[in-house]
Amino acid sequence: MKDVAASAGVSLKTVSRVVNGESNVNDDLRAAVLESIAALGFRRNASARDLRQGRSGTVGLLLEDVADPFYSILSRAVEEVAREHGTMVFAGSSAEDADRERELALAFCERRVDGLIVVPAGTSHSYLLPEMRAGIPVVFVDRPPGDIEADMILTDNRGGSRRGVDHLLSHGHRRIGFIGDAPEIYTAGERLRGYREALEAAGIPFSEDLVTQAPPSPASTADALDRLLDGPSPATALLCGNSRTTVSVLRELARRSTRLALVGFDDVELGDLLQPGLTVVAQDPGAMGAAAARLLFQRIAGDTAGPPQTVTIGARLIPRGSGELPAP
Amino acid sequence: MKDVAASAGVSLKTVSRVVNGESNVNDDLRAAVLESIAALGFRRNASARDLRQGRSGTVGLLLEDVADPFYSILSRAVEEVAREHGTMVFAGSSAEDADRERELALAFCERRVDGLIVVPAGTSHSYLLPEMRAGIPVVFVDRPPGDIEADMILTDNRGGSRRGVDHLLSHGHRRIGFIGDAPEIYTAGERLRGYREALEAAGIPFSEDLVTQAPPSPASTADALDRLLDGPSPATALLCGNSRTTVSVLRELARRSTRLALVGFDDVELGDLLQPGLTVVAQDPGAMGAAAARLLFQRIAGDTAGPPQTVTIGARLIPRGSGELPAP
DNA sequence: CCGTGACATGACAACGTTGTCAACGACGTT
DNA sequence: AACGTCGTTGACAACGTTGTCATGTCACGG
Repeated sequence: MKDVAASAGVSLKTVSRVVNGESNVNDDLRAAVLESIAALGFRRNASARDLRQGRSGTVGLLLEDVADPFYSILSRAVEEVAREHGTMVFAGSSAEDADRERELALAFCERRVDGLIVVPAGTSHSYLLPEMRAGIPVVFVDRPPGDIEADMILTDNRGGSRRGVDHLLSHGHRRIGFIGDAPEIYTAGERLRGYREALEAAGIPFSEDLVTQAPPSPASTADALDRLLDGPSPATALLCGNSRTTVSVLRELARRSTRLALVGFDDVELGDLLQPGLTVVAQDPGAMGAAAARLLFQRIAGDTAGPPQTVTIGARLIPRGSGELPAP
Repeated sequence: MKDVAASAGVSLKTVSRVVNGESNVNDDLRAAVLESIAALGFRRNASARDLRQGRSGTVGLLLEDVADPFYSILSRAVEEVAREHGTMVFAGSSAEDADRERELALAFCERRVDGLIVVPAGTSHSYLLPEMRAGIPVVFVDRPPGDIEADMILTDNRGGSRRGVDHLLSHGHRRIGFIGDAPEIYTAGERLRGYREALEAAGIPFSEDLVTQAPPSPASTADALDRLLDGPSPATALLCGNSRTTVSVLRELARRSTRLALVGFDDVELGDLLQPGLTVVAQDPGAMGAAAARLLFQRIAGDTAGPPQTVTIGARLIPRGSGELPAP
């Protein structure tokens, strides 16, 4: 920039004004400056600008895994909203590891992001309190933070689960299984609760025998299916608590050539092409990302008056066949 | 940091030394500084550090779409390699729009990324020349850049395509169709070339009637299928040039309840669960991302001596059923 | 006792930008 | 003619960090 100023024969400040598109600059000077900029290939140094202004035009996005379709759609939605605000996005994967989450979040803060969107992996987030007090807004998505109060965007997991079970009930099923993720995961707990509520509302007693809660893996899913299907009164229908489990179940059912009414939580690509089509309770990751980003930018813009907000986004049932298999 | 220095009763420079883990600091002072840091919730300002040091510990990753599974897996691989180098990743989606690509790339440069990984959307990349000369290494992935020479990581599209066609040939097919993306897209051209080579090697004349090149959409795919199947001597097998087309074809075939030997380019989640399983030529986006990142960091580390490198990554055939349907 | 080297510490400038303020000239008003 | 106003321009400091260099202290060997 110094070089541009010298080459155009003006002061640093005038170059700065031109670069920032301020209006009160003589047209001839502006032209000269623009010419020098082009000739020298000048590009403003954002670090210096950030340092001077105390904000970076940057937000941090902390996900479980950038490569997971759910999060990558969420991520794209955040990117689009950020773009509207002239902001770039740092994305990082916590890999469901609390230490790594913390490390990444603090690295983002060190980079002076203007705000943070976090899908919590760990169970404690008080480490973010100093940053939040220092004025970095944080919005949590998909799960509530561990031990602090903050804005969050959640799916209506319980309602979605209820809708899935109701669907199965309406096709005559009475013995409906549930295979969900480990109970310490918030969404897993909520979905189990919804399952339970739907059964109770229908006057069907809840039975531990029909429920499995474990981190999804092909082996644990196979075990769970054994328990559900091999007893004296086997389940006739199943609600899967997440898409990884759903996929494992589909593989396992194909292997056994067993048929079972099935509703999955979370949509899965190509679900419509399976035989039968896969009925799911679909979250809306795009809407979640957009909502999170919008709330974040609202906070960044200075709307920090109110108490933490919670936005709940609906989960809708998409019937495609597998949930409509009638009870025997 | 000034506050920390004051609180610990030492100079700025000593705090800086402690923060950077330099060894020549008295243990008592170090302890005092660390205590003050914890008490004040101090976090180093990366903008100032970047400004001073002239590098940012940051790389830019420019994709077509962060939400596309292919790119999101690539993205995650880049993230992992970057992590090993203590580097954060800016990711942005060009949405297959040259202007947006350019805008994002220059924004990354303004942020003084240490390097850039680009999946080209536009056809001209000379706008990056000044930046590259200024010392920002750039690695292109998936497609070659428009009008400059640079490092790149490519899939062996031609070989993959040939392998797919050979597979169909080996099951007795002689009339094999090809539906690919618009011809101006590099990968589409290469895949068509591979298709053609495989046919020629088998002594089968190439026929325009069996080939469609158009941006993938359900409608254009349906048209293409009409052309392939409704003539006097219909195709008995099909190679799809990309996964969007493959999915459209599957939907369309399901609708028509037509059977057709099918090989898709690019793997698709749940391909194994379809009836029959989907045979594909699979790229390895993880390997591509990792290779790109590794090459980039090699360049960043100063290895800029040699000429631009091109790394080609194989595409392997995964037979699952749909490609093994015999010719009638 | 002095010179030498090793080590710890701090003063200061510099990185590139922008906010603040003052200087300047042109113009209109009294 | 004197004064005030407005718009343009530039000098300068400041943002928070780190590299350079100088200073201070101590131990050791001659």
